[in-house]
Amino acid sequence: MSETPHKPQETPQPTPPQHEQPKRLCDYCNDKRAVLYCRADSAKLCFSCDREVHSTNQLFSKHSRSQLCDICGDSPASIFCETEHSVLCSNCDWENHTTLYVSPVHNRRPIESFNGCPSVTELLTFVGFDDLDDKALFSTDEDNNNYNYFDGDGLSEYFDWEANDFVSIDNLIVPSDAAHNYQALDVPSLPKNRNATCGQQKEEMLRQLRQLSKLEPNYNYENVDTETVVGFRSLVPELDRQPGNLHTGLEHDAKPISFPDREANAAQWFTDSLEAVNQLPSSLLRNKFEESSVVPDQHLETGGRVSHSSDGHKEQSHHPDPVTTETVPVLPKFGLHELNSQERDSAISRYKEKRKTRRYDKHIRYESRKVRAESRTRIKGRFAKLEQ
DNA sequence: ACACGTATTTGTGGTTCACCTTTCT
DNA sequence: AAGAAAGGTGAACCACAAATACGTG
Repeated sequence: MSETPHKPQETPQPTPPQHEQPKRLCDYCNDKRAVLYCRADSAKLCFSCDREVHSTNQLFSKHSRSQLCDICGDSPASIFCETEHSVLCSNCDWENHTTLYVSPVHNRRPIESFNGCPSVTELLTFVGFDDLDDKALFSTDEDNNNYNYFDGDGLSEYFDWEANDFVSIDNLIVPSDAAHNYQALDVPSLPKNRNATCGQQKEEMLRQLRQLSKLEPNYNYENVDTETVVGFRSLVPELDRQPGNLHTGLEHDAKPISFPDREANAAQWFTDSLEAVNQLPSSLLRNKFEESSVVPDQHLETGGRVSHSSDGHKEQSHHPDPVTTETVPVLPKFGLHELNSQERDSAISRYKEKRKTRRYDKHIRYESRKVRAESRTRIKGRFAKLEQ
């Protein structure tokens, strides 16, 4: 397949907000700039206060939080306008996009809210920095404080895609008379941070997340997944441990949805794994963590090999069933307790059931196969043999 | 180590249907 | 409270090009 790197002809800077940036200090500390809005508290919060407030107890952690509207700075954002690179509340979105000349050409999509006490990595996912080079953000070297991530090789490159033209559906339509002569479409590859939904506050968000990451014990970029979860857990009371959930911005505190992109949400996946692990006897831990494939040796002291699979659907079959593995020492770090055999069986069956029903968003690996499948003749939805 | 040929496996989407949950009677 | 109906969800099915694995010289 042709993977022609798509370099924009020119990279127009994001249009500055047309409105004066409102003062939006955190309602809690009154010091940092607020980037989140909690509907339940009707409060604007910075990332660190959000964590402090919502890790207090289980009830608070259920509060749904959204980004703050870039325009009014006073309401929860529910729409991300890719054209303006802004997150907007429904009111501002309505005002800005109801003009006949504007709405048809602006790419907008709903954005998500979250609850729980997400780790830094999960928050990165939430604001769309899920595949940002961790080194760029989480440098532990204090001297790097002077480094301008936004002007150097770091984030400016990361945001380059925003200047790319979006591929419309019209670009992908193949003329019907070309049905038997398929060629790989010259489609620019998707931007590496296509999930990015942070608006005008992205720099402030990254700054706050960077500070937040330093509060998480043992956090470093080399084992971000593990340390994030472990660090996160150490900050949250035992009873309040629950992974962050994302909501679409249109649901208004409705049912939480799971993180949509498996690759982009390793942290969520890992948290799910830990949830299952917490239900398992310690003797099963080793294999579970090997299966998760994200835990460096030094944390589990098992000496197990760590591998990264690009396809989560297959990894399970390559590993033995956890039940059959040998025993490893108890890991008090995770607060495990011994279970009786009934609880143990129940836990194992729950774990297996969850593993069976685990689903991920569909990821197209071969665009050419997709194009071909879409145009193949079918009978009742099934592929039909070609007429000779 | 490399090239080549052959065998096997993978991945793709629209429809159908079984199964489960929710709502209605 | 119980059963029926409606609605929602996800797995299975299909053919075949492309990708991958393997054997041979």
